[in-house]
Amino acid sequence: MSQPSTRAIPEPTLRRLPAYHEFLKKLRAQGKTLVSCTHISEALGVYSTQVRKDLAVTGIVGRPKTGYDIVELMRSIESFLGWDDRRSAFLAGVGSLGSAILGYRGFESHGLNIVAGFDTDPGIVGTEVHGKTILHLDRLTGLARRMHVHMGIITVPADVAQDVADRMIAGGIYAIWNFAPTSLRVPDNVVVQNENLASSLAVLSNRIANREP
Amino acid sequence: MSQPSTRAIPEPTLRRLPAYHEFLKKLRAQGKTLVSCTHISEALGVYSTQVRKDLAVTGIVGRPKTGYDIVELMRSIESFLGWDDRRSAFLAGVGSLGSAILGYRGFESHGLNIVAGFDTDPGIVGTEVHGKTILHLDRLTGLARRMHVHMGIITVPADVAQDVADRMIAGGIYAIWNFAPTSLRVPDNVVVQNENLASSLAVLSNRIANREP
DNA sequence: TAGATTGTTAATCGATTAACAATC
DNA sequence: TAGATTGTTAATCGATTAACAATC
Repeated sequence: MSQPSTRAIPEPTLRRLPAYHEFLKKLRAQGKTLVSCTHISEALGVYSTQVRKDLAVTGIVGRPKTGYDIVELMRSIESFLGWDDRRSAFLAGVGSLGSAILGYRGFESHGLNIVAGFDTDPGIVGTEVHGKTILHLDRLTGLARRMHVHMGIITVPADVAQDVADRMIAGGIYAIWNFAPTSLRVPDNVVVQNENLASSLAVLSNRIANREP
Repeated sequence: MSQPSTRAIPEPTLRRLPAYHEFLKKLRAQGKTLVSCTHISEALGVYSTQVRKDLAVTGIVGRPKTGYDIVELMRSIESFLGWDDRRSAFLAGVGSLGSAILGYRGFESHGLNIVAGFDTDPGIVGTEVHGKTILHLDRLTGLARRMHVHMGIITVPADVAQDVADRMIAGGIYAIWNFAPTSLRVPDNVVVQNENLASSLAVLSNRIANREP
């Protein structure tokens, strides 16, 4: 096709692609060079037809009877998920969770570059956490605009999350990764990804209650 | 009906209930006593019919024209999600993310009691982190069995996550909250909730690419 | 009563699963 | 060639959305 597809990629597919990539990394470390959907299917508990459809969105083409080239498939996933790019992000709220995220090296290989942390605590502002400079929250809006940062990570308590989101949006940030347990009001052109641990815990607890013993 | 319903609660419903609860907390703080589904619907961006169905699973009954009593509804959600109970859990991997989770006070009100942390680093073993004792990983299996702990939280690097999961299961743990970016092989009677930040980032990045400017 | 809201049933939509044709 | 595997189309399933009846 000559024009870019407008059909949205299903969210479950997007969530599975990194898991496939992780599995492929293991296979590659074992010296394997080829993989079939059946193989991935058995390892991750996803129907092989589903795996095939998921992989297809990345543009990879497999070979009947042999499967996919592992390195080629990994590159295809990386490029599709934008792991080759560098997206700059600001993080607000350098508490224990914020510090953990600042220090997580895994994001670097996923195209995410957290360039600075922001907080209001005078004991933290001006220091470095995991090599990242911590600045006062009052500087977030201006710096986001000046540095063309478009992604924000919110790790502040729930009661100040909306204020932080407003400051981010005022600075031109249009993608927010929200770890505060509260929903944010944002304009239509701003995308928010909520990371709610209470929700995940609710799912796990319910599965415990309904599990076969 | 006289026997307990066997129909599983939809996962999206379970994920939304804590968000409703959070919103109700705000309303209560404002001195409100009643709430309608329309009100919740507008605040959280969920269709009011959906809200009504979600709330119904908790057993709450509303009153036409008036809506739901906020305090009663909060209690209904809390009781349905098991937030009145006390589930003991062990956490393995006291790095930055593990420490953050050990220190997160929000879990206490959600029925989760992390009783101890485990690690192999001699510099951490024997200390306390956020008031929780850190023990050597070798003691996890035995203590889980002796203390009847059935939930485990994995915050170790991907390459040792499977080993930690095996130790947990050997100790009688049958619910695992996995923060390591790898999928775990577990027996059928063990439930696993994967918390994969790379997956969430993939969804957010894709939404950025497809967003209306 | 009239009207707002709940609760429920039906229709729609989208993802998963199954069936099968194409291909190396 | 035969058979394993991909790629695609059709069927199923489950959640969301819409329609509407019940009720205070």
